[in-house]
Amino acid sequence: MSRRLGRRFFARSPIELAPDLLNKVIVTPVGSARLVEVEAYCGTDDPGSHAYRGPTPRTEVMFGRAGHLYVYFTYGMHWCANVVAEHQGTAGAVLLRAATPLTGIDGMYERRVKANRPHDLCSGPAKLCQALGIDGEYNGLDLAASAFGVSIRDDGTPPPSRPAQGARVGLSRGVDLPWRWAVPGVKDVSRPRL
DNA sequence: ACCGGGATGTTCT
DNA sequence: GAACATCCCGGTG
Repeated sequence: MSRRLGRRFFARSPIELAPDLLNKVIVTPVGSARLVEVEAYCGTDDPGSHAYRGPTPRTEVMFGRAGHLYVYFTYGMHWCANVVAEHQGTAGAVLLRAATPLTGIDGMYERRVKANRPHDLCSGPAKLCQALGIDGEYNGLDLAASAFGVSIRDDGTPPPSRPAQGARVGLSRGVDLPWRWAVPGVKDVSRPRL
């Protein structure tokens, strides 16, 4: 029993949205996983954001409607997925960094050939995408609509009342901003541990 | 455990 | 031509 998150849930500041996404469930046609680590990216105000220098063909969806997926390709081999926040015209997004696998786990091991343990399946933004079969085809997809079997859902598990919080990972600008959140004590988070 | 380097190609300067 | 919201492997301690 779970309910799909709607537009209103996503249409606010990434800093408010990000911690509220903890313990929500992401569902794709090949499986599902509980989100345990996220990062906020605050558009044109945030030197660490892809949208900092204004819209480009790549970042167009970050400026669009809340609840769409922003999926980008990086380091020549990896996909990473964000949920778009804010209202149309204002860029903002939450990077999905790590999750605990729930269903479709056999398939996750097949796609994540190097993984030997459950907490190696979704413990990083690119691992999560590979495990759940998310790639560039998912860019711009609307999570708040029917969306080809893709959604983020509330199954009744609340976000942690005291999430772990710290600096974001892998940036050269905006490194100081504490806009990374995680569920404390879970094994499926990315490195470095909060 | 922690650290350093290589892979690999798109995006933007 | 440089940078890149990463991952994996092999070194060392």
